[in-house]
Amino acid sequence: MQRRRKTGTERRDGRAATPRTDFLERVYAVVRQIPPGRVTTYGRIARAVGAARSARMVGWALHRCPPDVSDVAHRVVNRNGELTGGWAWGHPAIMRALLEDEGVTFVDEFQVDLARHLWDPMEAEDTPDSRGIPEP
DNA sequence: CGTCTGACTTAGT
DNA sequence: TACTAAGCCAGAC
Repeated sequence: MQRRRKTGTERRDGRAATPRTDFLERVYAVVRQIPPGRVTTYGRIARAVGAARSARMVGWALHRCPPDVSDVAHRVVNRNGELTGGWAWGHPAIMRALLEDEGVTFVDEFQVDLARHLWDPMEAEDTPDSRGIPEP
């Protein structure tokens, strides 16, 4: 599954614009705002925090998320609606049960109905409910 | 200290 | 439609 970049050191070096702690805080802030019964994707979160190409970092952030974020982390799925992070709960079925308990429907055993429940953090930023994302 | 992997996504072939 | 390449960046070895 590894892409195995041939040269290995070819990545661009122009980063360091976003401290990782700040990145994590932003990710967690977005995840906390996901309403019950809704789901969003890693890529959408990445875009919302200003790191559109760092979807993997979002996954990494959730892998080591604090307890409060863990409570709503099951509302984050991949762009296909699949419960890729389901094993973090021991088994994807547990994650699915959590989502179903909130009213989320599934199109497959481990695939949510994104068309019905997808929540876009970019739109929610404007709602009065947003509290974790200060203006830059 | 170098290399690979990963709760991902997009674009190209 | 399926598979490959590449981009991101922090850990584990």
